[in-house]
Amino acid sequence: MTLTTAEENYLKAIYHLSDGGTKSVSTNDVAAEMKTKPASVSDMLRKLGDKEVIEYRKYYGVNITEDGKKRALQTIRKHRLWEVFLVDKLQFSWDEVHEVAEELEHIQSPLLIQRLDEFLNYPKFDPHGDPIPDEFGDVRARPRVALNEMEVNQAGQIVAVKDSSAAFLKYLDKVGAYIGARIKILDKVEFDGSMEILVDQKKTLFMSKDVAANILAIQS
Amino acid sequence: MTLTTAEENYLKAIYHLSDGGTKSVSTNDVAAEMKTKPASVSDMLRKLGDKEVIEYRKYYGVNITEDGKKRALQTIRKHRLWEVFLVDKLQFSWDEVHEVAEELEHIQSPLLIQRLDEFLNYPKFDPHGDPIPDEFGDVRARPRVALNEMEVNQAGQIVAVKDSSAAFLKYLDKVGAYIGARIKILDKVEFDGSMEILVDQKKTLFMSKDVAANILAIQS
DNA sequence: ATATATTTTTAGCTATATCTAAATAAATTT
DNA sequence: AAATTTATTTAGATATAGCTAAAAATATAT
Repeated sequence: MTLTTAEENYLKAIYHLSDGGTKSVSTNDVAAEMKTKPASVSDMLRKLGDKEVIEYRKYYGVNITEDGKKRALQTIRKHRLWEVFLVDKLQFSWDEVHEVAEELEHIQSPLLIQRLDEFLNYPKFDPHGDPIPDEFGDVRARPRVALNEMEVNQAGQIVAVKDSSAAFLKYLDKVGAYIGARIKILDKVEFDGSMEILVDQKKTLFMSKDVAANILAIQS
Repeated sequence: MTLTTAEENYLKAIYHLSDGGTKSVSTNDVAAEMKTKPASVSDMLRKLGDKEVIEYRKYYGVNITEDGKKRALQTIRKHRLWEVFLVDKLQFSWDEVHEVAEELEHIQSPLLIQRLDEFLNYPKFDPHGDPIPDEFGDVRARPRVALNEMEVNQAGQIVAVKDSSAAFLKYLDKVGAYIGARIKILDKVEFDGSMEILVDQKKTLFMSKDVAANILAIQS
């Protein structure tokens, strides 16, 4: 059973909202995510339920099925591969890729995606640092590294901190190094291990080795 | 006024059937080309008429307008650029590209097409030898060359013959070198100017310089 | 436990794009 | 010129995907 473009988009939204299928999602939440009305969502949930990509119990929200999860991951795979293409090959910047990838992800051609993957040299992460599922829907566990272990020119995304004291979090917030921030190592001072880091492609930040050692990132 | 995917496809069909807008096209012809029913075509022609991309007089077929011509050429431009991408970068063969390009051509992003054009190094012809209109809809006049003037490894498409005697055409037909055939020069014998030519990616053909000099092709 | 508020669904409508069957216009035969 | 054939359009369906307004179910507050 094939899904329409609209169905694929709903399924992807449900996958994200359910944290990869680990919790159920309400009609209202889907409506907010899809920027549409709850009435439209009810209709669509019935359709997705019929196609067995979600489990739908009226008034009790939805859970994504195993089949639905696989399909959502395939769409996510396509989206992220196209993002890599746009950034690496067509010189798009991070903030320009999403909309276009949102259209490209619905092109139906397994051969196209296989060849694109090959052409891009089997990337494991998209330009935002998000992992690209393989053709079976498997996602590579994100290898987390402390910032001080990253090399100059390495890019990545901040995903966690080791020291979660209020003082440290406050400091991070102040300098703009929040969880989820895209970073790139600009320079490393050999003498004391301090670093110069580009945050979100705009702000440059200096931090000591001690601070860097307490910030965990995934590499792109 | 933007066109839907279906409207774009109809407009492209009308452009082709009208030989680039030089003659009017009947409802039945459009139906045959689009593999749909005349009743559906009537409906669509009314819509395209409202959007002023065609001139529609009931029962008398349609003529494409200047605006319609420009839009059709933009779609054709996108289609052919994607075909070049698929063949040159993703190792698709000629016969695999059409369907996928048919989907890709509807992606809405002027920046994408501009960057793709640049990435492909501004190609002037698609893998079938058809010219790629520029961003203003201008099509480069096809430079026709006699086969004997082509270099080894040059690919192209047979578009005309100099000698159009029945005998010559009969010979061409017999060996499979019809108008429209995709060819590639495999070898050239310096001694007598005779050539070895690959036709439609499968058949190998030997021809004398005299024969080659009477066949005109466009180069890819 | 009843009333109120929130969430969700249903009913009925719109628009796109298709279809079949019937009606009508144009072209062709006789 | 009338009859027939062909081409085209209209009328009335269907399916998808959205909407608003009203109804119904669930959750929360008094």
